[in-house]
Amino acid sequence: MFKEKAIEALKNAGFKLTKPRMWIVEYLDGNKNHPSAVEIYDDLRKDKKYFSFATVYNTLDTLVKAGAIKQITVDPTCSRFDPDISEHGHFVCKICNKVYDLENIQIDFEKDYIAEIEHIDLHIKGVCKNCKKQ
Amino acid sequence: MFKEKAIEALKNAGFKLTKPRMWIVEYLDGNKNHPSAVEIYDDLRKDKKYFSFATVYNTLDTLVKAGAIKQITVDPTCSRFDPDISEHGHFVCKICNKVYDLENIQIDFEKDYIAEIEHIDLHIKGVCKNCKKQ
DNA sequence: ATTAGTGCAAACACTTTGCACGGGT
DNA sequence: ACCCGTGCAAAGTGTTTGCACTAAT
Repeated sequence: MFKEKAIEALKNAGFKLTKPRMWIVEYLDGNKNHPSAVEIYDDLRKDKKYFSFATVYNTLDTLVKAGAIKQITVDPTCSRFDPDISEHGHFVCKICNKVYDLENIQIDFEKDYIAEIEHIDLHIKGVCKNCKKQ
Repeated sequence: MFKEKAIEALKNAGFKLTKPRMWIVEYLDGNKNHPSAVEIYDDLRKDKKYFSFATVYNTLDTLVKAGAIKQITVDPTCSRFDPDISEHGHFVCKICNKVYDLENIQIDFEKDYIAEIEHIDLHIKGVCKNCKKQ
Protein backbone atom coordinates (compact mmCIF):
# COMPACT_ATOMS: atom_id res chain seq x y z
CA MET A 1 0.00 0.00 0.00
CA PHE A 2 1.21 3.45 -0.92
CA LYS A 3 0.31 5.15 2.36
CA GLU A 4 2.37 2.82 4.54
CA LYS A 5 5.37 3.02 2.23
CA ALA A 6 5.16 6.81 2.08
CA ILE A 7 5.06 7.06 5.88
CA GLU A 8 8.05 4.74 6.12
CA ALA A 9 9.92 6.84 3.57
CA LEU A 10 9.17 10.06 5.47
CA LYS A 11 10.29 8.56 8.78
CA ASN A 12 13.47 7.11 7.27
CA ALA A 13 14.39 10.48 5.83
CA GLY A 14 13.81 12.15 9.21
CA PHE A 15 10.64 14.04 8.27
CA LYS A 16 7.82 14.57 10.75
CA LEU A 17 4.35 13.13 10.23
CA THR A 18 2.23 16.26 10.26
CA LYS A 19 -1.45 16.54 9.50
CA PRO A 20 -1.12 18.20 6.08
CA ARG A 21 1.42 15.59 5.04
CA MET A 22 -0.90 12.78 6.06
CA TRP A 23 -3.83 14.35 4.21
CA ILE A 24 -1.78 14.67 1.06
CA VAL A 25 -0.44 11.13 1.37
CA GLU A 26 -3.97 9.80 1.81
CA TYR A 27 -5.17 11.88 -1.12
CA LEU A 28 -2.46 10.44 -3.36
CA ASP A 29 -3.03 6.86 -2.22
CA GLY A 30 -4.44 4.99 -5.20
CA ASN A 31 -4.82 8.23 -7.16
CA LYS A 32 -4.35 7.66 -10.91
CA ASN A 33 -5.07 11.24 -11.98
CA HIS A 34 -1.52 12.62 -11.79
CA PRO A 35 -2.79 15.68 -9.93
CA SER A 36 -1.08 19.06 -9.86
CA ALA A 37 -0.36 20.96 -6.65
CA VAL A 38 -3.31 23.24 -7.31
CA GLU A 39 -5.70 20.30 -7.81
CA ILE A 40 -4.51 18.67 -4.59
CA TYR A 41 -5.02 21.94 -2.72
CA ASP A 42 -8.50 22.54 -4.14
CA ASP A 43 -9.74 18.99 -3.60
CA LEU A 44 -8.54 18.78 -0.02
CA ARG A 45 -9.92 22.21 0.82
CA LYS A 46 -13.31 21.08 -0.50
CA ASP A 47 -12.91 18.17 1.87
CA LYS A 48 -12.55 20.60 4.80
CA LYS A 49 -8.82 20.05 5.24
CA TYR A 50 -7.28 23.46 5.90
CA PHE A 51 -3.68 24.26 5.04
CA SER A 52 -1.79 26.68 2.86
CA PHE A 53 -0.40 26.58 -0.66
CA ALA A 54 3.13 26.77 0.66
CA THR A 55 2.46 23.55 2.52
CA VAL A 56 1.29 21.69 -0.58
CA TYR A 57 4.45 22.65 -2.42
CA ASN A 58 6.67 21.92 0.56
CA THR A 59 5.01 18.57 1.16
CA LEU A 60 5.19 17.48 -2.46
CA ASP A 61 8.85 18.45 -2.52
CA THR A 62 9.41 16.52 0.69
CA LEU A 63 7.68 13.44 -0.68
CA VAL A 64 9.78 13.59 -3.85
CA LYS A 65 12.96 13.91 -1.77
CA ALA A 66 11.88 11.02 0.44
CA GLY A 67 11.38 8.94 -2.73
CA ALA A 68 7.70 8.34 -2.02
CA ILE A 69 6.30 10.00 -5.16
CA LYS A 70 7.52 11.19 -8.55
CA GLN A 71 7.24 14.59 -10.15
CA ILE A 72 6.26 14.28 -13.80
CA THR A 73 6.62 16.89 -16.51
CA VAL A 74 4.02 15.81 -19.08
CA ASP A 75 2.06 19.02 -18.70
CA PRO A 76 3.78 22.19 -19.93
CA THR A 77 1.60 24.37 -17.68
CA CYS A 78 2.37 22.79 -14.30
CA SER A 79 4.11 20.00 -12.44
CA ARG A 80 2.09 16.88 -11.81
CA PHE A 81 2.71 14.20 -9.22
CA ASP A 82 2.48 10.43 -9.34
CA PRO A 83 2.27 8.14 -6.31
CA ASP A 84 3.22 5.23 -8.59
CA ILE A 85 7.02 5.25 -8.45
CA SER A 86 7.42 2.13 -10.58
CA GLU A 87 9.08 2.71 -13.91
CA HIS A 88 6.32 3.48 -16.37
CA GLY A 89 5.36 5.92 -19.10
CA HIS A 90 2.63 8.49 -19.61
CA PHE A 91 0.32 9.19 -22.48
CA VAL A 92 -1.39 12.58 -22.64
CA CYS A 93 -4.46 13.10 -24.77
CA LYS A 94 -4.28 16.54 -26.35
CA ILE A 95 -8.08 16.75 -26.53
CA CYS A 96 -9.17 15.85 -22.99
CA ASN A 97 -5.74 16.37 -21.33
CA LYS A 98 -6.11 13.15 -19.39
CA VAL A 99 -2.84 11.49 -18.42
CA TYR A 100 -2.85 7.72 -18.90
CA ASP A 101 -0.28 5.33 -17.44
CA LEU A 102 1.69 3.17 -19.83
CA GLU A 103 2.74 -0.09 -18.20
CA ASN A 104 5.14 -2.69 -19.57
CA ILE A 105 7.32 -0.35 -21.52
CA GLN A 106 10.53 -1.58 -23.09
CA ILE A 107 13.13 1.07 -23.71
CA ASP A 108 16.57 0.85 -25.16
CA PHE A 109 18.85 3.82 -25.62
CA GLU A 110 22.50 4.80 -25.75
CA LYS A 111 24.11 5.70 -22.42
CA ASP A 112 26.99 7.73 -23.84
CA TYR A 113 26.53 10.83 -21.67
CA ILE A 114 24.84 9.15 -18.74
CA ALA A 115 26.61 8.28 -15.48
CA GLU A 116 23.59 7.80 -13.20
CA ILE A 117 19.90 7.39 -13.93
CA GLU A 118 17.46 8.72 -11.37
CA HIS A 119 14.26 8.31 -13.25
CA ILE A 120 12.94 7.44 -16.67
CA ASP A 121 9.71 8.77 -18.06
CA LEU A 122 8.27 8.08 -21.46
CA HIS A 123 5.94 10.83 -22.68
CA ILE A 124 3.59 10.26 -25.53
CA LYS A 125 1.23 12.91 -26.78
CA GLY A 126 -1.71 12.20 -29.04
CA VAL A 127 -5.41 11.43 -29.06
CA CYS A 128 -6.99 8.80 -26.84
CA LYS A 129 -9.54 6.28 -28.10
CA ASN A 130 -12.28 7.94 -26.06
CA CYS A 131 -11.81 11.30 -27.78
CA LYS A 132 -11.28 9.76 -31.20
CA LYS A 133 -14.81 8.34 -31.14
CA GLN A 134 -16.37 11.80 -31.13
CA MET B 1 19.07 22.23 -43.44
CA PHE B 2 16.65 23.31 -40.74
CA LYS B 3 16.25 26.91 -41.91
CA GLU B 4 15.04 26.00 -45.39
CA LYS B 5 12.64 23.40 -44.08
CA ALA B 6 11.26 25.80 -41.48
CA ILE B 7 10.67 28.50 -44.11
CA GLU B 8 8.90 25.96 -46.30
CA ALA B 9 6.75 24.87 -43.39
CA LEU B 10 5.79 28.46 -42.57
CA LYS B 11 4.91 29.23 -46.20
CA ASN B 12 2.90 26.03 -46.58
CA ALA B 13 0.87 26.86 -43.49
CA GLY B 14 0.20 30.37 -44.79
CA PHE B 15 2.39 32.25 -42.31
CA LYS B 16 4.33 35.35 -43.30
CA LEU B 17 8.11 35.48 -43.25
CA THR B 18 8.70 38.37 -40.90
CA LYS B 19 12.00 39.56 -39.49
CA PRO B 20 11.50 38.24 -35.93
CA ARG B 21 10.48 34.85 -37.31
CA MET B 22 13.56 34.66 -39.49
CA TRP B 23 15.83 35.65 -36.58
CA ILE B 24 14.35 32.96 -34.40
CA VAL B 25 14.57 30.36 -37.17
CA GLU B 26 18.23 31.24 -37.73
CA TYR B 27 18.88 31.16 -34.01
CA LEU B 28 17.41 27.65 -33.76
CA ASP B 29 19.24 26.36 -36.84
CA GLY B 30 21.73 23.78 -35.60
CA ASN B 31 21.04 24.73 -31.98
CA LYS B 32 21.44 21.73 -29.65
CA ASN B 33 20.77 23.61 -26.40
CA HIS B 34 16.98 23.17 -26.25
CA PRO B 35 16.55 26.86 -25.43
CA SER B 36 13.61 28.35 -23.58
CA ALA B 37 11.65 31.36 -24.84
CA VAL B 38 13.48 33.58 -22.36
CA GLU B 39 16.90 32.37 -23.51
CA ILE B 40 16.01 32.94 -27.14
CA TYR B 41 14.81 36.43 -26.30
CA ASP B 42 17.89 37.32 -24.27
CA ASP B 43 20.40 35.94 -26.76
CA LEU B 44 18.84 37.64 -29.76
CA ARG B 45 18.53 40.93 -27.90
CA LYS B 46 22.25 40.74 -27.08
CA ASP B 47 22.75 40.26 -30.80
CA LYS B 48 20.95 43.58 -31.46
CA LYS B 49 17.75 41.99 -32.76
CA TYR B 50 14.86 43.97 -31.31
CA PHE B 51 11.42 42.43 -30.77
CA SER B 52 9.06 41.77 -27.89
CA PHE B 53 8.42 38.84 -25.60
CA ALA B 54 4.97 38.38 -27.07
CA THR B 55 6.62 37.83 -30.44
CA VAL B 56 8.91 35.09 -29.14
CA TYR B 57 5.98 33.21 -27.70
CA ASN B 58 3.84 33.80 -30.79
CA THR B 59 6.62 32.73 -33.11
CA LEU B 60 7.48 29.58 -31.17
CA ASP B 61 3.81 28.68 -31.15
CA THR B 62 3.60 29.32 -34.87
CA LEU B 63 6.66 27.17 -35.56
CA VAL B 64 5.21 24.34 -33.48
CA LYS B 65 1.91 24.60 -35.36
CA ALA B 66 3.75 24.65 -38.69
CA GLY B 67 5.53 21.46 -37.62
CA ALA B 68 8.98 23.05 -37.87
CA ILE B 69 10.01 22.60 -34.23
CA LYS B 70 8.97 20.65 -31.14
CA GLN B 71 8.05 21.87 -27.71
CA ILE B 72 9.64 19.71 -25.02
CA THR B 73 8.68 19.47 -21.37
CA VAL B 74 11.87 18.15 -19.75
CA ASP B 75 12.23 21.27 -17.63
CA PRO B 76 9.55 21.76 -14.97
CA THR B 77 10.23 25.52 -14.81
CA CYS B 78 9.65 26.41 -18.47
CA SER B 79 8.97 25.13 -21.97
CA ARG B 80 11.99 24.37 -24.10
CA PHE B 81 12.12 24.10 -27.87
CA ASP B 82 13.92 21.72 -30.18
CA PRO B 83 14.59 22.31 -33.89
CA ASP B 84 15.30 18.60 -34.25
CA ILE B 85 11.87 17.14 -35.00
CA SER B 86 13.14 13.60 -35.52
CA GLU B 87 11.94 11.11 -32.94
CA HIS B 88 14.49 11.13 -30.16
CA GLY B 89 14.78 11.29 -26.38
CA HIS B 90 16.23 13.72 -23.87
CA PHE B 91 18.48 13.25 -20.90
CA VAL B 92 18.63 16.01 -18.29
CA CYS B 93 21.50 16.22 -15.84
CA LYS B 94 20.16 17.28 -12.46
CA ILE B 95 23.51 18.86 -11.55
CA CYS B 96 24.29 21.06 -14.57
CA ASN B 97 20.74 21.05 -16.04
CA LYS B 98 22.09 20.43 -19.52
CA VAL B 99 19.69 18.67 -21.88
CA TYR B 100 21.35 15.96 -23.99
CA ASP B 101 19.81 14.33 -27.04
CA LEU B 102 19.31 10.59 -27.03
CA GLU B 103 19.48 9.16 -30.52
CA ASN B 104 18.65 5.62 -31.64
CA ILE B 105 16.04 4.91 -29.04
CA GLN B 106 13.96 1.76 -29.21
CA ILE B 107 10.63 1.92 -27.46
CA ASP B 108 7.90 -0.62 -27.12
CA PHE B 109 4.70 0.00 -25.20
CA GLU B 110 1.04 -1.01 -25.07
CA LYS B 111 -1.32 1.09 -27.20
CA ASP B 112 -4.51 0.24 -25.31
CA TYR B 113 -5.75 3.81 -24.81
CA ILE B 114 -4.04 5.35 -27.80
CA ALA B 115 -5.80 6.17 -31.06
CA GLU B 116 -3.28 8.61 -32.56
CA ILE B 117 0.30 9.42 -31.69
CA GLU B 118 1.48 12.95 -32.31
CA HIS B 119 4.85 12.80 -30.69
CA ILE B 120 6.96 10.60 -28.47
CA ASP B 121 9.54 11.89 -26.06
CA LEU B 122 11.67 9.88 -23.72
CA HIS B 123 12.78 11.84 -20.64
CA ILE B 124 15.61 10.58 -18.49
CA LYS B 125 16.83 12.44 -15.43
CA GLY B 126 20.11 11.72 -13.73
CA VAL B 127 23.74 12.74 -13.61
CA CYS B 128 25.89 13.18 -16.71
CA LYS B 129 29.43 11.80 -16.99
CA ASN B 130 30.86 15.32 -16.94
CA CYS B 131 29.31 16.16 -13.57
CA LYS B 132 30.04 12.71 -12.12
CA LYS B 133 33.79 13.32 -12.51
CA GLN B 134 33.76 16.17 -10.00
C1' DA C 1 12.35 21.78 24.99
C1' DT C 2 13.85 21.72 20.59
C1' DT C 3 13.52 22.29 15.95
C1' DA C 4 11.06 21.14 11.85
C1' DG C 5 6.85 22.47 9.68
C1' DT C 6 3.09 25.75 8.84
C1' DG C 7 0.38 30.00 7.45
C1' DC C 8 0.35 34.18 5.38
C1' DA C 9 1.15 37.54 2.05
C1' DA C 10 4.17 39.37 -0.95
C1' DA C 11 7.30 38.47 -4.62
C1' DC C 12 8.73 35.76 -8.63
C1' DA C 13 9.14 33.72 -13.16
C1' DC C 14 7.06 32.31 -17.20
C1' DT C 15 3.37 32.98 -20.25
C1' DT C 16 -0.90 35.06 -22.18
C1' DT C 17 -3.90 38.82 -23.49
C1' DG C 18 -5.99 43.13 -25.87
C1' DC C 19 -5.54 46.69 -28.68
C1' DA C 20 -3.39 50.12 -31.71
C1' DC C 21 0.23 50.37 -35.02
C1' DG C 22 3.39 48.74 -38.74
C1' DG C 23 5.20 45.65 -42.32
C1' DG C 24 4.80 41.44 -45.51
C1' DT C 25 2.16 39.77 -49.32
C1' DA D 1 -4.58 47.80 -49.83
C1' DC D 2 -5.36 44.19 -46.99
C1' DC D 3 -4.73 41.92 -42.93
C1' DC D 4 -1.54 39.21 -40.38
C1' DG D 5 2.07 40.02 -37.14
C1' DT D 6 4.22 43.06 -33.79
C1' DG D 7 5.02 45.98 -29.59
C1' DC D 8 3.64 47.33 -25.33
C1' DA D 9 2.03 46.99 -20.86
C1' DA D 10 -0.93 44.83 -17.94
C1' DA D 11 -2.78 40.77 -16.09
C1' DG D 12 -2.78 35.79 -15.30
C1' DT D 13 -0.81 31.35 -13.52
C1' DG D 14 1.97 28.35 -11.09
C1' DT D 15 5.52 28.44 -7.75
C1' DT D 16 8.82 30.28 -4.20
C1' DT D 17 10.27 33.03 -0.28
C1' DG D 18 10.81 35.17 4.59
C1' DC D 19 9.32 35.45 8.90
C1' DA D 20 6.60 34.77 12.99
C1' DC D 21 3.89 31.16 15.02
C1' DT D 22 2.61 26.17 15.95
C1' DA D 23 3.05 21.52 16.70
C1' DA D 24 5.62 16.83 16.27
C1' DT D 25 9.25 14.53 18.37
